[in-house]
Amino acid sequence: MSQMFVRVALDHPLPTLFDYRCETEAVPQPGMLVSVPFGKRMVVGLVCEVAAHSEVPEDRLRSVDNLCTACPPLSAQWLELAAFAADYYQRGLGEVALPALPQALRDASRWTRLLAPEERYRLLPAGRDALPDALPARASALRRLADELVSAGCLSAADARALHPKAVATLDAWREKGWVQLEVIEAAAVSIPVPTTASTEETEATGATPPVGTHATKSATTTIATESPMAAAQSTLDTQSPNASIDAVQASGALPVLTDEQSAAVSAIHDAHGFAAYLLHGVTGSGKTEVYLRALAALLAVDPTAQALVLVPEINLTPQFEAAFRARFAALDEGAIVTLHSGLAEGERARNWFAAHTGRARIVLGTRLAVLASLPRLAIICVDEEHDPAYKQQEGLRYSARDLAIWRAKQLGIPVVLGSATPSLESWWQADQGRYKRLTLARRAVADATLPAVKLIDLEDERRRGRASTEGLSGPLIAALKARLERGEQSLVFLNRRGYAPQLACDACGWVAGCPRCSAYVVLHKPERALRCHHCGWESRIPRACPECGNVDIAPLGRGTQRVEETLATVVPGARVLRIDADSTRRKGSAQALFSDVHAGEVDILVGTQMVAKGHDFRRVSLVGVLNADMALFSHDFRAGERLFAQLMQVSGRAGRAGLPGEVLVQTRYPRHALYHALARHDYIGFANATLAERRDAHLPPFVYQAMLRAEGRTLEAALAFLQQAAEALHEIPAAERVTVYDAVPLTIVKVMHVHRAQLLIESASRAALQATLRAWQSMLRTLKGVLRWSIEVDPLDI
DNA sequence: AGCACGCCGACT
DNA sequence: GTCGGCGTGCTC
Repeated sequence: MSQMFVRVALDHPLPTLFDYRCETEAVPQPGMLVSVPFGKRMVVGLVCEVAAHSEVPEDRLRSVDNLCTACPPLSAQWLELAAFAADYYQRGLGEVALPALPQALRDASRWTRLLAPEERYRLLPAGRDALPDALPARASALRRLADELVSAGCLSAADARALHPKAVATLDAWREKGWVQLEVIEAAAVSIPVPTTASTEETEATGATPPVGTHATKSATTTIATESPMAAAQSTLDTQSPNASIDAVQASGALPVLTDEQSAAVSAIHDAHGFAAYLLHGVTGSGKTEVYLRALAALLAVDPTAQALVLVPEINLTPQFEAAFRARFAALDEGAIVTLHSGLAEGERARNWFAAHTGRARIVLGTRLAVLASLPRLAIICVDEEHDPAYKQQEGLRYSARDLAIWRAKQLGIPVVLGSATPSLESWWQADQGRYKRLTLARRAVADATLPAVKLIDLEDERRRGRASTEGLSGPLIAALKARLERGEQSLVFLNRRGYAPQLACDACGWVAGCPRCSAYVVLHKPERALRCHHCGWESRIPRACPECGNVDIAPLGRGTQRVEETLATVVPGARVLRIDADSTRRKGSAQALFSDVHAGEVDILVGTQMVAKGHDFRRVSLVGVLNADMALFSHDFRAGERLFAQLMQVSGRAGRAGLPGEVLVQTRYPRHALYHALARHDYIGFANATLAERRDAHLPPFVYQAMLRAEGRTLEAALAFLQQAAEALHEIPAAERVTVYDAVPLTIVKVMHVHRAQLLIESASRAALQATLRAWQSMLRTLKGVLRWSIEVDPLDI
């Protein structure tokens, strides 16, 4: 047998592939994982090419240690996606591909376990009745096992073992009693669904579950079918009405009646042939989710193997989306809907990823990392709240999940739906250009829900009239809050987080408590009686006196959510105030529990930052108060206004969702600012058009493309000197003629953990010129010295 | 990124 | 005399 070589991508900053001899029993294929010796250690890599020859000298070549046959190879299309992302974001292929895989696959010692069938215990009705009373109170480990089983309904043998070493014996005993049953799932096998023979009409008439649950299993090495999912979908779609196919997949029960706008949007998406990007512009409460549900239903019903990817910006939003999708698609196989996000336990994440990779999962619901999931039968992508900055990864590979979603849709020739009440100006501009199709939902879907009245409270005017604010809460806002309390309605007080953290300061000498490791003020956390640095985590006790001048009268400065919470309790007597922010949710466990208190009506005033603005449908909230929005108006960051507008529109949408007349009060010192006027008129379009015109005049994105070079050095001077050299190196790159270079500047927080940081912005009207420049630049930068670390970010969001 | 090698300061 | 600091260089 002739010798075989594999070219392997490794999670390593060098962009090159590494060649290895392959003498394994199984035949290597591109897309397979291998474990290979690399330097002193063994690492997992991805086979990108299989060849009969290698250019690498014989004496430097080493041999593949192991080839992973438990996992079907990643498709050529997925490899293309990884290669595109690597190229576009200026990283090595392995740096993109390997971190996108579940941790279990990156550990070669766990591959054999992937092959083993997964054993799962499912709780039976008899067990649900008997278990709560069957255990002695002191058997706490068994108690946990039982609780887990009762709450989740089922438990894998591996998870059970983690809870209690003898769990499997216990579960087997419970099985004898008929409390649980054992299910064996061939996890590693690719399931190839059997094509449906029953017509859609028949399924509908009998109310039977569509035959999507019948799977034939094939051996693990079977290559995934790669023909376009649309090929199957299209042929059937042409011959039947969308509604007939929709009804086949979803659960029986009344569906909400679509508004005309929703119907038009669903039909437009349904009529897509091949790639099409839709910008679903819908005000909050206009029923965007319903459009996603219908669009998915239409595709999934028609093609029993098709997969859908639904992206949401935040983990907090996955539970409610999951609930909506599970309710609507109850007719699908259990396990057909999976979530993918960083909050999942490692085992579950691996299982869900695998379900997507093998095609068992039909709907994948996840945060930005899900955009890199392997989805061999992907037929539609929805990106909810597409404008949300959370879609941009802010460390490692700084990709935009929304942009990659669009690329994926184009690659596969499938529709992608971008939903938002306040689309990003990038997307809005694409729609203006006709590259995205605009679908508009201008009315709220609930018949009696109207848009809230937005009023501006002029803080300057209040001051001039001698009407005092109490700790930043103006008289009119307090009065409005009291009125809601009397009427038994809920209110929401929204704080724009930037610059809002409470600091500790000395009135006598002006000293402000700072972090010894970072160039940042530390934040006062009153309940813990601690000062904490939000950049490096440094903590200390609150000093009793000013360390500069010895003054004992040091006091909090600025208004954090904690202080607003305290103040509200005193100025609105009798109100039950709940604060929701990163701190309170961390301590109380999950945000979910806090939100359910609000839904249950146990809260009168909700105080919070971003977190409260997103997605949650608080039906009894009729007043939204906005504090301290102004600072974004004059930010150095040209996107600050866009972000503020989106945030305020979103938080305004929390008011008056279920028939109560909603009111939004914005405290501002600039009541005549155009942004607030657009907000008061609920005029996204006016705001977008005006802001786009400004961006065009100022040569800002989306009219130019940008990239940022960041450097970290032991001193600021070293970082700046590196960037200076980098800027000079650009002169030697021909493509850089069409690139503008800005001055190197220190970052706002110059120093983090004793490391000094600076950045250099470059931009071009030509994306191709920018990309060519970056490619050439990279190799020149690698030869420069004197800096701890540097990195390039393409399409940076924060300037 | 890891992990070596390699050359100069304060310590049992 | 060494232990250990992080600069430099390599990994098929």
